[in-house]
Amino acid sequence: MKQLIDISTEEKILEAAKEVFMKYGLYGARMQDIADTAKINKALLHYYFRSKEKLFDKVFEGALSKYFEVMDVFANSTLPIKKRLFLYIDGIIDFYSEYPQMSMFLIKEIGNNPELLKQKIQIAKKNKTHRLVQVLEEGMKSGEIKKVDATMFMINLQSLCSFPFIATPMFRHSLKAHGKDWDKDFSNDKLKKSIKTFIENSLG
Amino acid sequence: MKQLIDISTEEKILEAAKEVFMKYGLYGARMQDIADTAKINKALLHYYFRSKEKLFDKVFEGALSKYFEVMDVFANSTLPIKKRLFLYIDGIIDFYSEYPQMSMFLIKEIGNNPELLKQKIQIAKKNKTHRLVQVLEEGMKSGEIKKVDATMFMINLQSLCSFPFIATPMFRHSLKAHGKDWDKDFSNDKLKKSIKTFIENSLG
DNA sequence: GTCTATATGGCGATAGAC
DNA sequence: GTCTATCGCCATATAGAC
Repeated sequence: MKQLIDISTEEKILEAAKEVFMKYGLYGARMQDIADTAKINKALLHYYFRSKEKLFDKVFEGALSKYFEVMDVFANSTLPIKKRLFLYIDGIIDFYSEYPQMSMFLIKEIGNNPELLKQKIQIAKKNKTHRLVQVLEEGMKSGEIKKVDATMFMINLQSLCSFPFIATPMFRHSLKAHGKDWDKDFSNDKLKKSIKTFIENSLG
Repeated sequence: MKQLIDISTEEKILEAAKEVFMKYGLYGARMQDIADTAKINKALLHYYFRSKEKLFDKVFEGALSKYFEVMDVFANSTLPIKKRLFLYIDGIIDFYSEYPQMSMFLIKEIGNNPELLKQKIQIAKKNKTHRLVQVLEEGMKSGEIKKVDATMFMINLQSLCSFPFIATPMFRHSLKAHGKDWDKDFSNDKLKKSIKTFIENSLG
């Protein structure tokens, strides 16, 4: 089937938009910047995607859907809870490794416009996420894991997984100033391991 | 000594600016919003602080200096390491409570323009910070604490302290969607406690 | 010092030639 | 489909009255 619109240009725009929106957020991003990155004219952005918001929507929906995919592991009730948590750690660290700015992106957009996000989550149709807290509470009731504050555990876990990727430039700079080298001292495997140790220590 | 400029109004502005900048960031914040919050006219902002950026700088420098103040505890070698860590946790959580977007801002600034930040750090004149890793390594050598990967411990610690404040809107939204209430389930004290448990588990 | 009114500039969006 | 030129809005910033 012949496309009505040239895919190559459209995808160039989407790629550029992803890059710029990820870096600056919806309001911080500039259409001119996106156009420059895609090496096309600013007017073309409006030709392909009516408005800045519609362009943003396209980028955001794709990202959100991938994000939720990783979280689906919690819905798999045939696996023991700790196993699910470990799989989640592996998945989410790999995910952030590929999309380091994703949590920054999510945070910023939710902060700016919660209603907008709710809509988009409905679109992604995968809001079985964050079963995490629910799953933990069930596991504690049945005695499968140690009793802890489930919400606080979730917060700590998200912190440990997300922040290193958000803050990479800061850590890199800070370590360098003290004679250390981020690229040598940090690895995904080390991070996974340390978070799994945290889980073991917390949930027994 | 008589002030040339009315302190009360200036401080009202700074207080309002802090609130708005921390909520929306440099670019998201609106001068009108700051003026409304301070219950003064928009033009007065420019009378007291030439421009939006200069106003932002004032807020930021104040924050930065407080931030380094908290980190000074690591330099106090008369205290046991774990005691220093616990004091740091208390201080830094209280700090983030006042400046929730501080780490977000630091990350962005360092990412975009390391030189600018170095300048500001020089201004704050307290870059004895991040002794943390060094102190840990000394403590491990002397046997005061358990042997761990000091860099990774630092990363985990910073993650646990910083992320909850950066991501508050996301957590609030996410919990609400599952029948929970962030404002009830989260407290600074709970966070402090859970991080101290993490330290105990990690360093023995 | 504080206000109203206005200038200035940047950005999203559109019109229209090719 | 792609470009240049331009419109209209809104936010920062300034002028000037009081």
